Amino acid sequence: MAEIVRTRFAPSPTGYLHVGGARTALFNYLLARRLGGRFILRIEDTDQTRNIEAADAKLMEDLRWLGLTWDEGPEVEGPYGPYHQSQRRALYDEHARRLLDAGLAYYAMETREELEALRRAAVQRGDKGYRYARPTRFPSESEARAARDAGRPVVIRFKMPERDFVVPDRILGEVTIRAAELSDFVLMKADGWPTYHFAVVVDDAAMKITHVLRGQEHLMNTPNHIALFEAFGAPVPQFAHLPIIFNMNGTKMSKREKDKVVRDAARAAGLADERLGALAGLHDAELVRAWRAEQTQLPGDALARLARALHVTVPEIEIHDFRRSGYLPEVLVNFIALLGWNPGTPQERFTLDELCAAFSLERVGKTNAKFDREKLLAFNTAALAAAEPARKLAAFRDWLAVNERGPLTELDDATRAHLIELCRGFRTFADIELKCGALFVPDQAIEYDEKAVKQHLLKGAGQGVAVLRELRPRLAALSDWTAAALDVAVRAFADERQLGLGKVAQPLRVAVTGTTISPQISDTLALLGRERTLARIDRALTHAAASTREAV
RNA sequence: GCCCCCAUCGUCUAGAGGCCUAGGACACCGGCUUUUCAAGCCGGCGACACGGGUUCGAAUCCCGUUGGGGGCGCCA
Repeated sequence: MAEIVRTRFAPSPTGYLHVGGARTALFNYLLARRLGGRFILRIEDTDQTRNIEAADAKLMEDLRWLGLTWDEGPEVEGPYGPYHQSQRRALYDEHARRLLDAGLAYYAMETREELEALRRAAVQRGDKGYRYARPTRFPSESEARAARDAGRPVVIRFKMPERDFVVPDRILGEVTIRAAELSDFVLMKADGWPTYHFAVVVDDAAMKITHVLRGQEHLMNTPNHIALFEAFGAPVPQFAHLPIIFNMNGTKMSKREKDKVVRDAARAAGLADERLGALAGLHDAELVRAWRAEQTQLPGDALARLARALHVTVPEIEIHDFRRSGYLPEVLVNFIALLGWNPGTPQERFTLDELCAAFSLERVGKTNAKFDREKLLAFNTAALAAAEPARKLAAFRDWLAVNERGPLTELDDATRAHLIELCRGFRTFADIELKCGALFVPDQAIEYDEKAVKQHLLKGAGQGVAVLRELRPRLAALSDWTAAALDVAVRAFADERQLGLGKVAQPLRVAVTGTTISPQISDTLALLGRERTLARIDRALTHAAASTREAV
């Protein structure tokens, strides 16, 4: 009678889903799927000061985008709901009462200042590592009530058994934590909410969680949790502490980093707060000032606007960032799975289903990993190259939907699919906009990259300009404006003039897009249409003439 | 400071005493292809942190050093 495996992902709603969180969620999901168990989502919203509006919805959207669907949780009824801890308070109260009555917990009413003084005194005494010392006498119910009425902060602490604890970890092996490292931790905060340690264990026990996979930063908490499971007479789940994911430079992948990059750029640009606020679309001058002083973070959309204005790329930290940058969810899943886990075979490309079939805790490593965006990009490129057209179209549509309006926003599906084909070899969906965006913008809106103009139009006594002048009437007279016909025409012209194709295609490209980046020239012109092509050539010739005059 | 975890190419990793002249992937470098940007193809560079043991034999086991990471909250 094998016990049914139940794993859970228990994020606190402080924003979008983070890469590290996604990895934890993924491994829990994979383990449940592999073992025929259930994957539970629980929202840990017990900190009244940290919860962010609608963050749980964002978290869920990101999980769903990745394909990590839960069997029980918010929006998916299960037998142990509700799945927001804020809605389970009666359960915590009840458990606290039980521990109090059993003499396993007690009231404590030190203020923060008193606690701090105790700590300082211990340090001065030369104690190694201060721990809260259990009082010799515990306050009674009435004393606790009186203290609370008098405005003192009253908490409930757990009487931590005074013994060594061995954490049997499925990844790390047996880790022993000495009694001296442990202390009577807080169960219920003065505001009446449970602490993380308490709520986690109450819920894991209530929800019959069998395997707890979480980040290694939780390892030292585990004795507390084991002691609580034991106090409740509940079975202790299996633990597996996952290595941590870092940035390439070894720093933590923190949301703050996004602000840092943009802030540095803002400083380098030397812009005033007022101007920064305008660029970010913010009216709150105080917010901008605080942000510049590294005292706060900017809302995501404001940060994105500012980054765009300053021409910097905000590093992707949260799953949503990667979505906006044009990555495929299945690629993210594949890549993240390989951060800490490997199949033991040379296979590197996995679908979610394949991961479900191959996953095992035995093959999870112990060493921290750095998140290499270059490798992720390579994975995305390969996946895109191999994906079915329908898949690419759907993903492209999703990318357009999560980004601000751009030149490609309004296109119909047929055109979108066409662009995807023309851009074969692209790395992210953002590349399609980079490469084709100029073709869907008013003629007046295209800006010339002066380096490109010089290189391909003006250089060699205006060789490029000459090509354009000669080519223009031919294009105007072309009977058939299709990619095939244009290809023939352009090649014929190049042949005739004994020019390499590049000498013809590049001037055209610059004339028509302002840059050297676009699809193959015949496709580019076909997409643009005869009229706009000719109009843009004229506009470019005018621009080139002006540039030449300036240079003189 | 105290406690805990970890240690193979720049990065992710394979490796559970002889199969290792240490394998793969990404990056990098060189070349090919080329109508730009990408993509693609071929080749190359590149690691067992250090010091002691154990053993006929050590990347693999033990100890120490060093380095990296995490924890020491009424945050989660």
